[in-house]
Amino acid sequence: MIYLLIGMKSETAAQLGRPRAFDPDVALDRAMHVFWAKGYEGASLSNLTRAMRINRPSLYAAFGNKEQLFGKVLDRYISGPLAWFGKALAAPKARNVVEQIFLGTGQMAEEAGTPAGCLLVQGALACGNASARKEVAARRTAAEAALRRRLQRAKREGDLPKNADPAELAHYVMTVVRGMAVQSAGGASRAQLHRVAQIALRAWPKG
Amino acid sequence: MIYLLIGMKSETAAQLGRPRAFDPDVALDRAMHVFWAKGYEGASLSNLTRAMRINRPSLYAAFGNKEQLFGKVLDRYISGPLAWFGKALAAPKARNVVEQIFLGTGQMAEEAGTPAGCLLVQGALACGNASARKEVAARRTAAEAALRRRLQRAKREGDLPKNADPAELAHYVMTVVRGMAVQSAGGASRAQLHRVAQIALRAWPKG
DNA sequence: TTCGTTTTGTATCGTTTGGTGTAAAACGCT
DNA sequence: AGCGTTTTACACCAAACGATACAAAACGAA
Repeated sequence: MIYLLIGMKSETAAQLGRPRAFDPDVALDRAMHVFWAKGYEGASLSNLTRAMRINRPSLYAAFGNKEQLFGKVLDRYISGPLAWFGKALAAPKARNVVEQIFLGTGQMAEEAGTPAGCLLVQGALACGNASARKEVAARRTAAEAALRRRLQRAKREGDLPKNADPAELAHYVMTVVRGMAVQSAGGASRAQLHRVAQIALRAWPKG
Repeated sequence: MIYLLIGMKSETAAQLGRPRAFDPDVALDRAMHVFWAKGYEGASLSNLTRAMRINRPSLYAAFGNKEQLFGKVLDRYISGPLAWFGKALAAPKARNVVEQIFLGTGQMAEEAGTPAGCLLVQGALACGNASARKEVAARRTAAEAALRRRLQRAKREGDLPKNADPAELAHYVMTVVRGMAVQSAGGASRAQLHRVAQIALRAWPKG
């Protein structure tokens, strides 16, 4: 019961006790940058609290522990810096969907003030903490599943050739996207990623 | 002077003092698996020494420290599990080179007894230790440069269309390869990766 | 056997890790 | 003002981290 209330940003609920001196969403954004740049294990609690500008007990009271904080960060990452992905899925034609996904991936590389690469790739690809590893893997899987469903719909609508396999194409697109994330983390420029995307599109079935 | 002698497996050198009870190469292979599966920070010294079956002081005497051990592991990884890459570069035609690179990447996914994915991607993509991060990035860059040089040669030999850009193609191929490594770490099967490789090859310039 | 040298095993170093106990501070309510 | 409640700041915890000191053990040479 109490747990269900946590996180409800109810405007009407009367405030009880000393009010928070920080905005949880702002703190989450700051934590996101640390996890993004350093990975789950590379981000220490000292790193996190310093960046979030809160004390340890405040972090634990507001977000549970490091694992749970990471989970909330992943959610915020998907609904924030990765929100363009959902919009890309809404493009009219399958080819446009893929183009916008490649485009969005490339644009993330030039986003000022954010670490290069993708949190879902760098966060905990290889990690001693199995829970964190599974969390990012699950989110990567979910993204691919969403694209697959979109391409399956496209095929039903005659937007893809009959011999095209939506699942394989989705797997291919997400493979390129994740490769781009690795390249970006390694210092690849937006222009380089853009050229990669153009070449990758040549593999798209004609029709 | 003394430093130059370290690592020389001289058969003639007279042995001085108590002989090693372990094979450094075998120990490196065991350390490789730990770094490969858990990443640089996820691999603790206790994990490493347990897997290598040596004590801490033996590790430090033979390999310096954790960072230097990681560097030696990367070298051994490239000359071992990644040796197929160099052979692929020796294929007669540019298209064969790329085919073999994709094939090799896919085969690594089904290699029994080795972690899924690529050490150069999982080792320290995002990592609090900047040195480790740079080490893997440098090796990734070197691999891409080798492929680029091979494709440049191919173009000089008329093995690639005049409008093809070897650097862009190399960047594309390595992007797909690294994406495949991420997918593999996430549980993708050899068959799935093979289909991705087939689609990726459709982007290859005809000629 | 004794000496010089190197490795081995144990025990430990100081630091950092993720995580809390506690009391003062800051609010709404009466 | 005083009470109940929640957050804050400071201190601290046990455990794990990377890295060593030290003495016994195991060799070749003398």
